[in-house]
Amino acid sequence: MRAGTKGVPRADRETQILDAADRLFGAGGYASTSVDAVAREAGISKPLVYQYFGAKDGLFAACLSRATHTLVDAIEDVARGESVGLERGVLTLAAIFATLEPHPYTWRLIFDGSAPADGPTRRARQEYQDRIVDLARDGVGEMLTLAGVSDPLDRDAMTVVWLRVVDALVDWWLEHPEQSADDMVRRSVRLITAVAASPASAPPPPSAI
Amino acid sequence: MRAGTKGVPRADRETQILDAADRLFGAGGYASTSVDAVAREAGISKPLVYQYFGAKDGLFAACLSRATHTLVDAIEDVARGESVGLERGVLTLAAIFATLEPHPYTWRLIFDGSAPADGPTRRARQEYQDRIVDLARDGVGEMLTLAGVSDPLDRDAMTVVWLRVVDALVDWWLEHPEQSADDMVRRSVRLITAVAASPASAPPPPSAI
DNA sequence: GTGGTAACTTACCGGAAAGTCAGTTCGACG
DNA sequence: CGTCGAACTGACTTTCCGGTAAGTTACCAC
Repeated sequence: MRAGTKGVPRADRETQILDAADRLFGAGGYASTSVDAVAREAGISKPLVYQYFGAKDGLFAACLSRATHTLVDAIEDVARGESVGLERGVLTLAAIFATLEPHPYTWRLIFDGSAPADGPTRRARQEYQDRIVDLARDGVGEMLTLAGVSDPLDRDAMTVVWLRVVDALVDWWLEHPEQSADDMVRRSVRLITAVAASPASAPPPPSAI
Repeated sequence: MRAGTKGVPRADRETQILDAADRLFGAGGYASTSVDAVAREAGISKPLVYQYFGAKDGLFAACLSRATHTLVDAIEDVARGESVGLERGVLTLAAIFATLEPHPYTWRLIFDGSAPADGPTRRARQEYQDRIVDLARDGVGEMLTLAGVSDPLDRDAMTVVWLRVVDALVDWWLEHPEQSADDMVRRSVRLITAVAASPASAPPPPSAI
């Protein structure tokens, strides 16, 4: 490919690069995705990526911001509503699935364990991911309080469990792309109901442990 | 450090290396842990690791086998018992926490996403990890059947959710090392009970979605 | 003692991927 | 038509890491 401009304005190219990066980071994670691969996926060369985003973690941070922005809005919307407990949980799931429907893999980069912990990524995280975690903690705390559980450690533990449950559902979704967001919501409701209605929902006698 | 033997027999050294690798793989994952770091952690040099384990994925496979072996036994023990539904779930959690108590980070390498998908690791996975997944699917399927849910896709989705819940609890445990295995079991029971007892456990009206 | 073997290390190779340089091409505007 | 800046690239350097070669030390059997 010869050098020289192809007449694509910077803003457009940046969007293309972010789309490509979103796909690859979402599929393979930060660590095992090379900038060169992103460039190829976007149909351009590596130096252009560096010219526009500075460094690999700058690219990732930009991806992260764009991805998280709409999600946070949707989740905050539910939080402002009047639902509580498991109902709020289900509504939140519905909001997440609906937002994610065009490209579910986006969820993966929000909790990518191989992403850098400092630099621009840290800033993007503080701006958005922490807000998701805070919202989750609020919802979980509310639900536990209603159920008579008030220990802050319980609340923290339940928060990470809840986030991981969402993670698992999205992962399962990625392996079943034929499912619609609505399918996913209905399935989640069935599963939550099944757990809640499970006959042996009382704790087993301590002697059994 | 001069070359030459230090008089440590191979079996002992192998155990030391596996201990070090277990720690580092558990903390940072396969991809971001270098063989050199494992060697330093074990107090020896890199070539010795290669001499004993052949390659990086051989080392990881050895780690994985050792880690999973006792876990599978413990979980199978519960599966052979007569408990079902959530009670079986809690008993399984208790068995996992008890087995993991000496070094909880071991759990992480069982489901390390950055581990290689073929070679020796594949074999180790087939031998052990797949059995954990199968056991989980059995237990989950049984529980869902009792609750009147029979869709195989529901069962598969619930299986990955359940495994991720265990994952989340172990992760939380790693950040709260002062908690005993028994503490973790009691906490899990409290959380499961809270979900089951949550007032709004009926699905919300479709119109709300 | 002395030779053989098991336990070790320093110093290196080669590839992959982050990041950089020195440009080349093209459209826009005078 | 000239020229200036924005878009764009091939080729390079650097760093890190998996893996290896070749040699050193110490124990042990005879």
